[in-house]
Amino acid sequence: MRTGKGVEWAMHTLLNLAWLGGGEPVPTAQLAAGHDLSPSYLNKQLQQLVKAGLLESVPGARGGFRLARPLEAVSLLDVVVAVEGDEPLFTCAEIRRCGTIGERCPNAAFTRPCAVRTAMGRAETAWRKALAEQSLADVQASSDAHSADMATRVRQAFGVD
Amino acid sequence: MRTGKGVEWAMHTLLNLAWLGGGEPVPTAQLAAGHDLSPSYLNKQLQQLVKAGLLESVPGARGGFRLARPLEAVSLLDVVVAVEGDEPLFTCAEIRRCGTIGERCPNAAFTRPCAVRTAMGRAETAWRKALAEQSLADVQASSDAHSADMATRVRQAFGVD
DNA sequence: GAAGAATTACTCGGATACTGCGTGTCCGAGTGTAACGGG
DNA sequence: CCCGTTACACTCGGACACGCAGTATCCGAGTAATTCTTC
Repeated sequence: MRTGKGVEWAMHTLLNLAWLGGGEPVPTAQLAAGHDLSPSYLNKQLQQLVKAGLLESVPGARGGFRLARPLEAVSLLDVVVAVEGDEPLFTCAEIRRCGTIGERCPNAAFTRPCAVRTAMGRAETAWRKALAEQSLADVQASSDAHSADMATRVRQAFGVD
Repeated sequence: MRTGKGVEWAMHTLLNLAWLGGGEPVPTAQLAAGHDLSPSYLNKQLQQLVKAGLLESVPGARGGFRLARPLEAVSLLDVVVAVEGDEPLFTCAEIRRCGTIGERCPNAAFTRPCAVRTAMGRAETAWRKALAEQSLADVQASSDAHSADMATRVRQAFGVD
């Protein structure tokens, strides 16, 4: 069980767009070249971000993607949900109701949610909460704290200025 | 991204062994019938629990599996790690070092860990902590609070007494 | 020289293959049990 | 009646297929910029 690489790709791409600044759209090919990613597959992930409202897409020549809102308003959870979907980590199949044990239990025993599901849900809530509490702007600030010239490097790499 | 169903199977199987009580080993076929699971596949999961030290296996006729230690000493994290492995949820491929952007960064910028990785790691730590803080005995108690006769039902379903 | 239309080049978007892991199944090695025969 | 031996039945354990989601790719629809023609 692990998150797809699309999550990492999306995070870095959003950060690069923020460092680049300005409202100019950037095409997929350029974003992919920034970290040597597959352009076609990155495009697929960015489309998910558009559907989730994190990016805006501009079609046609000189088109591309740009941030739909500042990174302060984008949490890590937003990115994960946009790319991976909002399905829970732990899926309860209610196996407690089946088999020789489940059949011996009165229906009243199933009115309350499965204890295993509840316990696993607590952990998942903690995970989601921690993701929701961190914005991509926080991550950007943390990165800038160690190497302050990222904005300049990104602009140079993208041939802006 | 979701946990395999082996986790749910393992949790309920451990709980059933606890409700059953006594040190007698229970064969896979009986445990699987308890919740109408695939015996062969359940066996595969139980072998993982043996490797992790949560279960003991008894070979030969009248053999099977029994708890290696009381559920008070088994956390949800132990079960998840035993079944799914201890690999992290978010795998950082260090894409920041590649491509037109990564190549413009001095090596000194990479001495500090990736900010994205760090942020995602915080959330994962919260998840693992929440899992580690809950024991299977807690889950058992929570279940007993709603329907107190589980031990009796499990013993009857397994034909003990 | 300016305006407008046709052309061109570029980009997104979704439809289409491929791969790896989770899922599911099967058979053999090993062991305790039970039956059997001999003392 | 008791004990040793033999055969058996049962169980775990790992090796072997299958299917689906994640991964990766390609081509068409649509749009803005550009160019060319005309006034």
